[in-house]
Amino acid sequence: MSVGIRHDDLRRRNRAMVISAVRRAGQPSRTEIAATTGLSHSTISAISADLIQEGILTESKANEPTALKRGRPQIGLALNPEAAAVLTVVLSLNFLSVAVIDYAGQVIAEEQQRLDTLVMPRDELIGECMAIVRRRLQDPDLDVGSVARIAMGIQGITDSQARAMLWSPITPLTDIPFADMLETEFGIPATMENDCNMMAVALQWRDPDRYRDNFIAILLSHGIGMGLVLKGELFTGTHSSGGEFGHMIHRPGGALCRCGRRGCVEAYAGNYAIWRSAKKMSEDAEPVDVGDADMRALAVKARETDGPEREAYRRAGEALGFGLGSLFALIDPAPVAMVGVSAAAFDLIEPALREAIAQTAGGQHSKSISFDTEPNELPLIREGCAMRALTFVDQEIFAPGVQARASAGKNVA
Amino acid sequence: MSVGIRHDDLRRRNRAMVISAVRRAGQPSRTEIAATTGLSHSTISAISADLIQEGILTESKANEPTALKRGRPQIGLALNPEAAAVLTVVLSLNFLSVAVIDYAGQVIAEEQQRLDTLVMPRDELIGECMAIVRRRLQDPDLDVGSVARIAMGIQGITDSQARAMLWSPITPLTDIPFADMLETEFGIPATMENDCNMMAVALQWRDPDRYRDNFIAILLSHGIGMGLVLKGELFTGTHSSGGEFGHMIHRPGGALCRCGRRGCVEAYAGNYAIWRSAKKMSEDAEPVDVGDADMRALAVKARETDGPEREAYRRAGEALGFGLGSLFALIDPAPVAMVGVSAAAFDLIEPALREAIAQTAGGQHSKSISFDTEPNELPLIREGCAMRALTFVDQEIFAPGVQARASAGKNVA
DNA sequence: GGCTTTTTTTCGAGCCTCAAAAAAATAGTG
DNA sequence: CACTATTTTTTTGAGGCTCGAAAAAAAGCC
Repeated sequence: MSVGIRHDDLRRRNRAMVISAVRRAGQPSRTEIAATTGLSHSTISAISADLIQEGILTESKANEPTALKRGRPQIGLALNPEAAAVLTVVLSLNFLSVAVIDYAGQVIAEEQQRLDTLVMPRDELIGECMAIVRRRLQDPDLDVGSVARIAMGIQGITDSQARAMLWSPITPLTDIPFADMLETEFGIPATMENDCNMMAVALQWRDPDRYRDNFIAILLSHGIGMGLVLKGELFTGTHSSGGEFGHMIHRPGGALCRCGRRGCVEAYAGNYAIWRSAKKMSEDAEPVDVGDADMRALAVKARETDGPEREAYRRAGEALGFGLGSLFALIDPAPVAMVGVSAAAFDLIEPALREAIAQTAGGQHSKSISFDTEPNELPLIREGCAMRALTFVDQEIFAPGVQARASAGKNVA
Repeated sequence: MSVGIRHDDLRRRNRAMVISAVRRAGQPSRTEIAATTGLSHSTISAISADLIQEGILTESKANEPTALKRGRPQIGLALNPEAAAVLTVVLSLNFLSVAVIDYAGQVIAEEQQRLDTLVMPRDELIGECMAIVRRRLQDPDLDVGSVARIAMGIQGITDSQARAMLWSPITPLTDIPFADMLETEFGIPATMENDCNMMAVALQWRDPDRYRDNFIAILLSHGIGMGLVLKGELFTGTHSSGGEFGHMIHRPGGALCRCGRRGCVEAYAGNYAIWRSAKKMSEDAEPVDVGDADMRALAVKARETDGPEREAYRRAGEALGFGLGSLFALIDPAPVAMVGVSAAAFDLIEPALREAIAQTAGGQHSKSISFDTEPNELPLIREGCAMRALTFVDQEIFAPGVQARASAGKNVA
């Protein structure tokens, strides 16, 4: 079962601890690191000396004259941006974007591209993805050797090993092992991540106080997705990437869902469902893509007049509230972040949503549940991919992977 | 956030590892322990020498002539039964039971008692619990000082700190801080555990291969409860003990539930709900207690004729399947153990249950979901409490708690 | 310039784990 | 019964890691 702690693991773990402390805190001094990690000053001193010597950390000379205090001034430690780089690929509906990020987390290059994901044949879709990555990697300003990891994010279901896209709403294609493809093509370790999970990862980094142990990120867009963090860790199932929140059954035999079943939450709360309902179309009407601009216009109209548009949002709220209620019945209430176009219309959704939650077992706490909204999911997804890739690198640089440590130490004389 | 590993933690953790390996394996040799923990033989040798010297482990002289092999025969290591003892208290409907268990996990004394939990006033209920514990602790055969922990299990909701019973179906009383009461009364560390969680813990010990990382224990009794294990650890929420599976809303505005709301899963699948439905009573009828014998008779009748009894079980299956489907939509399918009287009637429940699951998002895998049944919940709950208490002791004996180590070492000359 | 304060580094001690060798305990073999 | 082969357990020495205390470094203060 769980394995004992070997003696050499100790240093490895404490190195990880120091790197992670620096990544979180920005420019902590050695003393601060000692305080947060609970390790002694001498240990921190020794480890950080190693890390600096290996080119992973740098002493930030930017000795900004902080509150002039007595005593020897603290020397901030920072991640060396040149220690490594990671590449993120985000594939979403009709849109492909790539970014190169340095070890300190700064975007150093990016490229975006429109493409018709819904109709592209398999080879072409894969080809475009590979091509855009290749262009970024061939950038003369970039030291290709420093790119240590690729994280690709996609809307849809990925396998639990983070290797392949199993199914996605943005394409009829299924089972594309993007991670393996990227690895064989570029020789760089890669993973295939679910978009909602990456949103959750990004939230954890953006606001660690609020999003710490248990929280939920819900994507309100064309489809409804969820990223679930339990006990501070992303919860991914044993089979696939994560919770099919959008496909919980709200009304058995109800409205037609994009997935082919009936009555799913998404069939009431997805963009197409709200649109369908607002336009008084049949619940059996085939789901269609609705642009973000159209959705925003719909929300405006719903706020203006109490017509079918407002009713559509109300029903969406009801469905979402139902799903959240079930979730809270199983797992305790936790902060919820609503992300995506419809999050901008959360004012229209919230009343019915809270009402629905209040009727469920978790409902006792329904008043105390707090919602954040973030209308733009793409930056979050990219941020999550970047952080995921960077933390992987953090763990490879100090890990037994000798080659990783060697390449990181390239700055050493 | 997470704290660094101090140097002395290493030994502590590896000691824990060894103790846990022995508890799991029964009578492993040092070589086996080395293999399962991944630590070197010398380390295991050193640690086990310590543990033996402190009276925590013993070399089992019962050198049962295993497969006669060449070479120096292995010496089995076992937990020293006298190293400590724990006490379990299980309070269920009209029934109170206490057991004293030695460090090796054997029951060395027990006592059971009927009492009218539903009508007892607060003082009396608490008094009876304290009295039965006191009687056991005053047993002249027992070295009171060796009792290192009390674990109390109860049907109902406990707080997430495992200190108090917040609400229980077995009594109208609420908010009884049993753990604190036991601690102040007897000076022994105590916890207040939820019955379904303890069932899950027990299953994990009974069949670790089957119930390892993710699984679900569902109590089908008067009420419906759930114990959820995720990533090998009991999942307990931030507020209360765990999932209110039984109170997920199956049919909004539907049958009257014991909790006062309508349409809960329990209002279709609890004993009283099945009874109500089988007897063609109104769905608004006040929930009543149904004895186990009556429930068994009901199941017999349902098997004999296709009447309202069979339909009642079918509807119970539907409600349970609905709840499980939602659960599987959020969290991947996992083995399910059905525990309690109605688990003995699972043959009547299963078809409708599977059908309901198949209609949900997690339903793809519905065929592969496996169910175990265990009609008797009490032994499981007691076993879970015992294991929980014992693992606490495991962690206190080696932990910095110097006094714990000292008292465990009482056998030393 | 000397003193105080705070941070960082250095150094020796104490543990812990590991690998290798030694010791122990038994089965097979003639 | 003596001897060898085999396997488990213990011992031993080496190497590393962390810690606490002391020293060194780097500022502000007077």
